[in-house]
Amino acid sequence: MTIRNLSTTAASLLGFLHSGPLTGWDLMSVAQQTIGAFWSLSLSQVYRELAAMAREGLVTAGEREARDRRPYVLTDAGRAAFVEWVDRDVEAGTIRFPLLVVVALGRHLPADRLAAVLARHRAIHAARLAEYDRAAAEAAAAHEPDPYARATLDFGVRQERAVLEWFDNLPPEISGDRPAED
Amino acid sequence: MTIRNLSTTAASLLGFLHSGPLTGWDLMSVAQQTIGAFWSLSLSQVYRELAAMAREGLVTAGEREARDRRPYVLTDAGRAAFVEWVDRDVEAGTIRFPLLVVVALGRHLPADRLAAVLARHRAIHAARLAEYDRAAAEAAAAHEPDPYARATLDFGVRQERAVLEWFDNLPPEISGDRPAED
DNA sequence: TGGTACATGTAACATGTTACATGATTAG
DNA sequence: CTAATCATGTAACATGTTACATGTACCA
Repeated sequence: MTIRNLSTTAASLLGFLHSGPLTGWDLMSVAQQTIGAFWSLSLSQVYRELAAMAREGLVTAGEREARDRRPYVLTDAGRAAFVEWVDRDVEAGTIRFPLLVVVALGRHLPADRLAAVLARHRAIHAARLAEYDRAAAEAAAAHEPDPYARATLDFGVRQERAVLEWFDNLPPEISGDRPAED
Repeated sequence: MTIRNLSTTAASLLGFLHSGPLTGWDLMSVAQQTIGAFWSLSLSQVYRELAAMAREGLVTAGEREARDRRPYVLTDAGRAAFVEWVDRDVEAGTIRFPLLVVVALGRHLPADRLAAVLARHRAIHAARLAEYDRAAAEAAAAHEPDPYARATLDFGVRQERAVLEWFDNLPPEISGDRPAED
């Protein structure tokens, strides 16, 4: 029997459940910490996916604990579905980057407005890089040996460095003193 | 009167309409060509957004032409909404990258499966970079002077280069066991 | 005792994709 | 004539966010 295509969100929950039973709340916070920089999810979506996967037998809802906590347990079918997702469904689809839409349509914008958005976004990316660098230094100092965490962090650093270099090498007509047209 | 928040898709359509009246079909193909690498849209979504924006007075549906073509015209309100979107709503939200989810959860995967996904995705990104490089060379040869197109293409090149460098510098525990070369 | 963090869920809405239905025009 | 391309749209479904409702437990 073949399983439906899992969304990245659903698959990630199965992944986290390999470490042991977790509640929706737990999953949300662990996901935020580990993949929050590259994948966003909302609590309501987590609960919805857990309910759907429980219906399909990929996870099992455990008994209620204190504070109404309801831990979910990964089943063998869930484990199989996770590997199948990796083999089959991991998408390399378009990286959606709204700022690039602005730049591509920049000729239709007053120069100062375009410059303002670019400055705002450059600052955001600079802050992200600083945060990743800080986290990387911290991990190194703690002799954090987890290669998976290291690889994801390294991606963030390289990504943000590339973005900043792009900002700093924009054509002069965009970054500086171009005559406005429309 | 303040306008609803526009989606990136809707805003991009307003942007393209600055060049003159276009049909849904035209918008789809021009969007594909110019921002297709950083923003995906479907034809049915384009028609839906056009209908909604027509109701709101941001665009006006023109008269039917040959082949039932229905061109849309940008209104002053639409022009204003576009600039307002740039000032207010352009998001720098999370870059969603499913492969990073796989890597972050890599400890729960057989090494060969992880290696297979990585190889598959590396090839995709290598092909993209090759295509961007080709497009950049073509633009240079044609003395293509459009700085906006140049900036978006440059982003693609830098982005894909960074991704490939990341692939080639993965921790040895992930990439195989051979230490990364420089 | 009152605020904060924990915890689960539902409802409504926004956005996006795929599949389907329909027909016009052009190129071979 | 017929296949491909152009062109518009609807319907169904998938995914995602925000707002809301409800209640528990800790701690200052």
